[in-house]
Amino acid sequence: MEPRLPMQQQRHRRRGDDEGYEEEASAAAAAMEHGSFSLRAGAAAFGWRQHDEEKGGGRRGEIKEVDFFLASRDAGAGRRQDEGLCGMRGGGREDVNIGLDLLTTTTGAAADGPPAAIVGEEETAKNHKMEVTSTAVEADLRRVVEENRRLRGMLDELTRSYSALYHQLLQVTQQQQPHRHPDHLTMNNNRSSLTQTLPNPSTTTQQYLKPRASSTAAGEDDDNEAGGVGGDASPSLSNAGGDRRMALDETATARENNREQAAAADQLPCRKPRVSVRARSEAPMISDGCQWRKYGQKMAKGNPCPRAYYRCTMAVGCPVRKQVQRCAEDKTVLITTYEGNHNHQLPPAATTMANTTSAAAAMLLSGPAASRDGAMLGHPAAMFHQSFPYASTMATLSASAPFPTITLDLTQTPAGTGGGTADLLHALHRPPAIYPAAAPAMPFAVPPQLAMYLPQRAAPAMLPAEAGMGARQPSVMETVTAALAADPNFTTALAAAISSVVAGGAHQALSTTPRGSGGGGARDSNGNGNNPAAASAAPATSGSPPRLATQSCSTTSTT
DNA sequence: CGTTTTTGACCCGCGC
DNA sequence: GCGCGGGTCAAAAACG
Repeated sequence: MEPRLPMQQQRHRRRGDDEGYEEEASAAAAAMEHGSFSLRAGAAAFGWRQHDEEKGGGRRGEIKEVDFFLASRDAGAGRRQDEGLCGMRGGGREDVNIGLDLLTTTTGAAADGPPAAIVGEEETAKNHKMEVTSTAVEADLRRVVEENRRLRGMLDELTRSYSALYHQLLQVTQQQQPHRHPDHLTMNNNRSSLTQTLPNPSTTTQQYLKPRASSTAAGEDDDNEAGGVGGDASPSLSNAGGDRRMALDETATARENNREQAAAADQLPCRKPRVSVRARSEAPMISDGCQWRKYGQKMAKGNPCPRAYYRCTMAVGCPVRKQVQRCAEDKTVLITTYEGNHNHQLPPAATTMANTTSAAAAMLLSGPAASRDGAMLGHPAAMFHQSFPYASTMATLSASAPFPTITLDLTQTPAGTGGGTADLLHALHRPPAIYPAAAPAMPFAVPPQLAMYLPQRAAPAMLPAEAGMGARQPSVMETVTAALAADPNFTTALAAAISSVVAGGAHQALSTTPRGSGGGGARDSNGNGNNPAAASAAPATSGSPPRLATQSCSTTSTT
C-alpha cells in the first residue's frame, strides 16, 4: 500500500487544465475588483461548462449574475457613490450615472434650448451658472468618492488585521485549552503538531495512528501522515511550509512535554471534524479534483447500501479520507463525508471552491449571533451571511456526534422565501454580462473582501449553527441543485473546500508546497487518475475515472 | 507487471 | 466480559 506511493509520486502530474482554471480565477478576481461579482466567474473550477449553461437556458439561466454587495451597498451610501465613479469612467450601470446625469441635464438643457423668444444673455448666464454648479457638484462627488475609497481601504486593512488577530487568538486559546475546543479547527499547517503527537504512541490517538504506524513502522513520510490525522485538532502555531527538519526539532521539544500533550491528544481522536455533503447524484462517486483510493467497504447498520472508504492519494501521506454512501431513504442522494485536511496543494477546482465555501463554513461555525452582530462586521461569517442568508437552510453543524460534523444538505430546496428582501432578490437576479471577462458560471461567489479572509479561515468558537436566517433564495438553491445534477464534481469540490476549511486545508493548500513536486498527482496507471483539472474539465466523464466509477458502482450495488 | 479494488479479518471503542 | 458496529488492514483478485 503505502510503499507504492513514492513510486506513484514520480509520475507526471497533469497540469494543463489547471492553468486554465487559474486564468479563470484571475478573471474572476479582476471582476471582483469592482465590488460586483459575476456568478459565472470561476465556475469552470467546478466543472461547469459554459455551453452547458447556454444550452440549459431555463433554470440555470435564471441567475446569471449576482451583486453580492448590493445589500451592503444599500445600507451604505458611500458604496453607491463609489460605483458612481465607475460609471463616470464609462460603466453602464444604472446606479452609477449620477454624475453623468448632472452633466446631461445641464448640457441637455443647453442643447434643447429655451424658447427662442427669451433667448438672451440672461439665459446664457443662467446656463453657465448651472454648468458651474454641476461642475462643482461633480468635483464634490469625486472628492467624496475618493474619500470613500480611502475609507474602504482602511476598512479592508482593519478587517484584515482583525482576522489575523482573531486567528492568533484562536490559536492561543486552543493551545491553552486544547482539550476544550480541540475540534475547533486549527488553521494552519499541522505538520508540527503532527510530529508532536507521534512520539507519544501511548496516547489514544492510536485510534487513528496505530494501524498506520504499525504498518509503516519504517517512518518515512508516514509520520506526517499519522500526524496529519492527529494534527487536525492539535493546536499549532507553526507557520505554513515548515520543513521536515523543523518538524523534527519540534518533535524533540514535544517530547519534553510528552505527558501534557498526551493528555491533550487524548481528546483528539473523537474530535476530528468532518464535513458531510448530501447531494443528489446519479454518479457513483463525485470527483473533487483529488485522487482517492478505496481501502475498504463495509455495510453500515441501517443502510442497505455499503459504505466505501477512500483515502486521498494526491500526496504521500495525505491524511484526508472520505466515506461515500448512498442515503438509505433516498438512494439518489449521495452522502460524502470528508475527514482530515490535505497536506498538499489543492487542485484549482477545490481551491477556488474553497475560497467560496470556506465562507459558508465560517458562517456556520460562527453561529447566527455572530453573523448578525455588528461587532462581527468584516468577519467572513457575517459577510457571507449578508451574501447568502439562505445558506443556513442547507447546512447544519452537529457537535453531538463523536465527530463534529458540518452537514451540507444540497438535496433540498428551501421552503418559502421567508424574509427575502427585494434587494437580495434583485441582487440574485441581476442582468448578466456586466463583466463578460468573468466568463463561466459559478453557483457561489465570494466577495473580494471576503476572499481575502478565506485562506486564513476565521472560525470562531463552536456554536450550534441552527441559524434560522430569514431570507431564502430558492432560485439559488435551484441553481445549486442544477449544478449538482449537471456536474457531480461540484458537490465534492464543495465538500472538499469546506473540509479544507474545517480542517485547515484551505490555508494549507495555499501556503504549503506540494510534496513531491514532480508528481504527487496522477498516479493512476490509467493516466486520468482523477486528476483535478481533468476531473473538472473533462466534459464527458464527470471527473470520475472509469475505475472509480466501476468501484463506486459496486459500492452501491454489491452485497 | 504495476496498480487498484475487493473483501474477509482484525482492531478498537462503546454500551449493556 | 461480551457483543455490536465502525474503521482499517492486507492478501488476493481484477484491471489496463
